[in-house]
Amino acid sequence: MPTIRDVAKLAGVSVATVSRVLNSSSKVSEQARTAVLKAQRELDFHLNANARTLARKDSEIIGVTVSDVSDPYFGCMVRACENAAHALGCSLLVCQGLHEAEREIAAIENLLSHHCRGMIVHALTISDEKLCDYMRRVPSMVLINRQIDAFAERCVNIDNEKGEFLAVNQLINCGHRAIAYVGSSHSIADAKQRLAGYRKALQAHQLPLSPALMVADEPSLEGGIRAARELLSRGIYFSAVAVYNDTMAAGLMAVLLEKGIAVPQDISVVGFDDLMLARCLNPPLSTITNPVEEMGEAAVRLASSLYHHDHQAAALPNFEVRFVQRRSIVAPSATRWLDRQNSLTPLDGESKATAAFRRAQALADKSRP
Amino acid sequence: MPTIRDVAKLAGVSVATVSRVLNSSSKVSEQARTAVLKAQRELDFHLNANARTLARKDSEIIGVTVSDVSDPYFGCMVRACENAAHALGCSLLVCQGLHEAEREIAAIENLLSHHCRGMIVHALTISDEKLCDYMRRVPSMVLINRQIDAFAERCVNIDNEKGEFLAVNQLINCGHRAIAYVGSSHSIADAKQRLAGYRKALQAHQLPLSPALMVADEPSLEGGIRAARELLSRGIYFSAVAVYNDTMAAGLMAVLLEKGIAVPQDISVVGFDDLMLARCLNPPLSTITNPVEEMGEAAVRLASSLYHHDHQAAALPNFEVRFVQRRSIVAPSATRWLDRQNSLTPLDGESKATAAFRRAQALADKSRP
DNA sequence: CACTGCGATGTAAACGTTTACAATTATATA
DNA sequence: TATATAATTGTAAACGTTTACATCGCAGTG
Repeated sequence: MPTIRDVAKLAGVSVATVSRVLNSSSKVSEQARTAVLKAQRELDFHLNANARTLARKDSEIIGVTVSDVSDPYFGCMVRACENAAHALGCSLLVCQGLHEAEREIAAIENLLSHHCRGMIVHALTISDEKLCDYMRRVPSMVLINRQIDAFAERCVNIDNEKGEFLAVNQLINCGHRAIAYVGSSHSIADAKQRLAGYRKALQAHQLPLSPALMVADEPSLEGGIRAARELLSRGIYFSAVAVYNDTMAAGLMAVLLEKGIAVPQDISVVGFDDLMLARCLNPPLSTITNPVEEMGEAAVRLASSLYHHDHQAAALPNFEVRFVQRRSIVAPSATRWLDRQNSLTPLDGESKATAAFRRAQALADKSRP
Repeated sequence: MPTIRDVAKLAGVSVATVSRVLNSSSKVSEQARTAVLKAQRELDFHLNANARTLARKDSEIIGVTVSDVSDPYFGCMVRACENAAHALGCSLLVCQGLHEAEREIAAIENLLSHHCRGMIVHALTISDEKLCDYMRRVPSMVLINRQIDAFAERCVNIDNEKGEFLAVNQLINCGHRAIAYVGSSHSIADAKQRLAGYRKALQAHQLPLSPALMVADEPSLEGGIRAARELLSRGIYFSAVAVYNDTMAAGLMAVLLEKGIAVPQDISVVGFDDLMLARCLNPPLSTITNPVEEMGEAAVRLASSLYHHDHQAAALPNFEVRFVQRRSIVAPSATRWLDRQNSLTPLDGESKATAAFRRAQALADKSRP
């Protein structure tokens, strides 16, 4: 690998001049400039980013940790981060936590050792306390999808409670009374907040909160599938279900489809995040917009501002959540329920659990006003 | 930021000893070891990865360029790369090309300047020639989804032609004769190879190749939507469609759904890639497995081996493509076509294009053996 | 012509590690 | 006790940049 010295020698100038040309950091004679550029081309020379970092004390690297890049939610986030980093002349270092405590810590420590200009951290398993430690230590560290009051100005967040409230409220306004909730089994803020939103919406309409209608699992397609099976196996009537996120909702809908339960005619579904996936489902999924791209961008810009002690530019915007109406929600339909009474015995290949569910539906229908 | 010198001073040893402890590179007395570790904890010290890179001449960074991390296909790939990099003690630097020539070049140059241990490059717009230049220059650079014969042993690839052949062959074996193709408008190898697979399958069964049944667009959801509209607007009969990838297929299916054309009863659909998305669609999408995770992992391992001149370990495995049967394909059904004759006039809100399509369907049905 | 000021360039000291080599200390052996 | 050997530790020179400071040459001025 050629170094700046080789270029200097070939161009017949000093290393300082080469550095000046390559960084356009101060005026250089046209003559020297062309000589340097020529030598650079000839040697295929690229400044060594590591050496530069060492000398400049600025790594021009933004580090980001997410659970899993292949999760579409994080995919969008990372995309936005990379774009924002690029606009700042930075590169993006990506680490995955993969839902494991050990990996999450390793990811953060890794970013730490790279002395990143900014760190965007999404942590599922790390305690608030430990996270606070890191926040104190790294002034340009920004938390995403976490709320730690002591560092509120560095927490990029949406109002999850409001979002879920909007979703469930919409179901209620459509006429639903028995509304199940499929939550995330991770015990972090956004899971709790969305659950709180669900509760609050029920409460606001004096509807009872039934633990039998609530399940939780991993916030993945598989988690959604398991959760749906669990919920149906309980044989308790519900006409709608609010789901922690779109991915889980997709899993749930796949199970309903498989069991011959129609969405939205038999059960209305609402998700959260408004991923591309939501538009692809059949029927398209009503959901809550989660401005994840804006958040990723804002996080990167905030981190960079903090790094440069630019506390003016550093304020976070407000991130809007909004209900998006698609075709996965309709009013609960009495005629549908009645139709079903003809087929209360298990259909061919239908499991006991599903049969129980049908019976429950029919029962609930009879007891309706 | 504390340095290794601060730790050495606090622990009462030399910097070399600190380095030895922190790298477990050679034996150190238990006494010194604990003193160093204690000092490290006290100062919250982390070795500076940049300085280390400089001294060691190994960056422990794997660089990867993809078009767009939020594309589920690349999301899976990057996930696998990160995982493999982590297993090698490396970090992952991610750059996006975003389908722009300029950005793609910038991405590669960026990785170059970081002197990555390995580079995994997915390039859409860069010419073979230019890519060859880079390959010559960087011995541990690996191409993904590109085939350049001069560097075949560093091209991570599937047999796209075979994959698409399998897909179309399956449609034909189901009884389909009028099979449309929705391709990618990017002029790179895999697009061409998949198209070739489509052609080959038709040819193998002596079916005519009709340009009127072929469209191409961006390989995205939106591209799939546009392509579907274009195809339907032509008013030409087809009973099945093979699509460049699952994402486009999702867009196409959304359009069919919107127009009231049933999948698979009216039109069978087959995708490519076997993304999570394929399982979420309704009906679930038949597709071709694309072992993208294996490929990402293999690419990272190959790059790292090449970096260490370990040409033994460096051979690439064979990546299998396989047809995955799901419910988006059935035999073209005559009764269905006949049913439709009753509704040949445009339905309420139905566009002219769709009506033309229905008429074409009915016509094709009549002329059947 | 001497002097001032300025623009272009060069020199060399950082930046924070690793590691070859030298030096020191401890242990075993005669 | 002296010596050989092994184990541990320390010193200092890299690694490839940036940049403060010094130097040089030259145009403009008195």
